[in-house]
Amino acid sequence: MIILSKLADYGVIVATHLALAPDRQENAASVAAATRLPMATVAKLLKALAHAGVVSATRGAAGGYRLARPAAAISVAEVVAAIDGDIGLTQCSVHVDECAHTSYCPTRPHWAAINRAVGEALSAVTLDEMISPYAFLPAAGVPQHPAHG
Amino acid sequence: MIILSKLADYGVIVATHLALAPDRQENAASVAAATRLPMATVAKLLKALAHAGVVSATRGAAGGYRLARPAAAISVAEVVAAIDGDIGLTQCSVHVDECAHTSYCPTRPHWAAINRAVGEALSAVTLDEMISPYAFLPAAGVPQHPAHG
DNA sequence: GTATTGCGTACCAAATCAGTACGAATTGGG
DNA sequence: CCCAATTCGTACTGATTTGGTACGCAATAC
Repeated sequence: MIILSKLADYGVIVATHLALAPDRQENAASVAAATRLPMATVAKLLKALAHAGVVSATRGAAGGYRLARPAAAISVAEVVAAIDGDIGLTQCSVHVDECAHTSYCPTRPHWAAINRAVGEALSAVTLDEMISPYAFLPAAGVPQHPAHG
Repeated sequence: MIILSKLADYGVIVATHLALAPDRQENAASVAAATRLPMATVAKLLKALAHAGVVSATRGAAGGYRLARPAAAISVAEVVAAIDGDIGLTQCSVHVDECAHTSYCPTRPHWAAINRAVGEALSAVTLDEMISPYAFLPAAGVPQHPAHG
């Protein structure tokens, strides 16, 4: 079970790359080259990030992208939400109305709590921390055996 | 962004239903009727759950399924993993080898930590708690406005 | 022995996702 | 004022995944 889509994963990589040099204007081609990702895909990602206000874009010749805010003020959850949409565990978490089972399903309220915990795990990490070597501990310890996540 | 697949969601519903009467043998058709889910899909889910050891199956006439363990000893994470496979945020979290970007990607170690936090959020809730009205609080407060999960 | 039920695999359709392409809008320089 | 560079926005396509179904095999009760 993969929680994040590839695009969301790429999006974090792109955003993290921009966080390395927050003041420099960088166009999509440059980011694509640096991250080894397809140019067209990076352009698409940056557009989505710009739409969400995570990065700011400058048009025209010599234009490019940069972070809209300091890296420490942008969470991973924000980047993911910019690309994949709202974070939610189940269909019902995002669109309550569309669930026809609500009346006889006793689990709904509990999903909301789990959902929140997951969201907080993602919100607890900022881009600033993603570029640092080993500096944060959201809820658990530092990973010691990466083989078994 | 929907974290859980529909099947995983259904799986939890099915498992929760069985948790309501742990001692009663119940066949797939009965579970499907009670949960309002397609019969064939429920059969598939129960099979997967049985394979993972979450429920135990009795074959033959008058056969059926029941929980393999007390509801309090089965976590939501287990049920989800039985259906969707290992829990992991990114491709790299599950299959480290397949990621060709590892060398120049500084974010990998951090994913493992976020990944673990998410896994713990799901592991912290048992089926026992899913059928109770409002008894647990994993990390945040009781949901008061379900519209915004 | 037969009917019932789960087991396992394979299969199909639909939805979603990843990636691409093209035209419109905007800015800087000649 | 015109042209080149670059982002913006939409639409499109191919591939992958997911949701759901069907069918034959194995096991158990009567």
